[in-house]
Amino acid sequence: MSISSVLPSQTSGASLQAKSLIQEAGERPTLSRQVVLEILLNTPRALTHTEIASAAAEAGNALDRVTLYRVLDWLIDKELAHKIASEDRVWRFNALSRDAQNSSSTHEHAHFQCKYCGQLYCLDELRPAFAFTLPPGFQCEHAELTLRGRCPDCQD
Amino acid sequence: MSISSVLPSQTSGASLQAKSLIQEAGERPTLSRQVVLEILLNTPRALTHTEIASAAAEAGNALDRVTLYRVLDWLIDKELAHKIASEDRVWRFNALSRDAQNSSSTHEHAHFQCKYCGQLYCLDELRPAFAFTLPPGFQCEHAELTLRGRCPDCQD
DNA sequence: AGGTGAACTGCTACACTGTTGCATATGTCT
DNA sequence: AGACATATGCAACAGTGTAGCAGTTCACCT
Repeated sequence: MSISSVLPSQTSGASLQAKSLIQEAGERPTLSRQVVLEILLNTPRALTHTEIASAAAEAGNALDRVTLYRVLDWLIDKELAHKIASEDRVWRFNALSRDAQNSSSTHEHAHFQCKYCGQLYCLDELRPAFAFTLPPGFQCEHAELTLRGRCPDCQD
Repeated sequence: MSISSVLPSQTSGASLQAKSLIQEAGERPTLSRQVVLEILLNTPRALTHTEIASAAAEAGNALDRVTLYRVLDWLIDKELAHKIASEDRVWRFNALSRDAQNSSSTHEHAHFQCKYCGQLYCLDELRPAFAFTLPPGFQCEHAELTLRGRCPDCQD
């Protein structure tokens, strides 16, 4: 999947969606925030900081590197997005669906990362459920499940 | 847990264990390799590169940063150790037990990371087991389960 | 409208983790 | 001991993310 395929168009409904999501949260819908959220809403997979910066630049709304970091942190703080760590030491960001926002288990979903292209997908339908016993003294508050393998784009 | 508490002593049995493990693998038991493997064998949790470097320096065997990276990669290649990614973008390293080395599922164990001190533990006894269905086109080759919460050292 | 204050943005500089290239040192084998 | 492969150390670099600060923009309130 190329970067341009996830580009938002300034006249699309997604732009309005991004703006209204921010306004509904009672926050300032600045251009930077709209652009970034729009990009995240328009792609099914999680994007790296670099990918988001490229997409914004190609859309004619180049953002400063630092500003993008701050916008992303802000989106996470407002629970409009979340970030996922992976083995390549790069954060990937994805918009949170409205459903997920209303759910009490907002961040409780599994992830899939392709071993071959590195793309990372949220598996919203897949809620980890398992039984285990921890060694004494350990208290579990949260479980993260990441599946690794081959994504649809990397079939032989 | 302080760094010094995981320091190996040059006269301990662990040093001999590290050396013999390397020799059994048919490889050169250089001082750097012995020191690093010894440190990993002597601690129950996974250590960062920085922690290992400090431990080696305190033991009187200061290593070059790059050499340490290469020794760690070498240990992983020889399946004497493994590394684990975590949200702080830092690799943590742990020795693989002899049992694990003989097992076909060497790396198939869960991890626990403390939200409060960042320490990371391997849960060798805890093998992830769950049933799930992936979206079409996704092929799972490997699953990683990381539990997050409070470790024994961080109780109120 | 215009003023005010909070916030957002962009620039520069920096810290940290990890890698590459190359010269030197070390270990192993004969 | 000598030769050769390999391991080590140094320097320089790349990528990701953060901190400080000045300048700009925005929302709100007369």
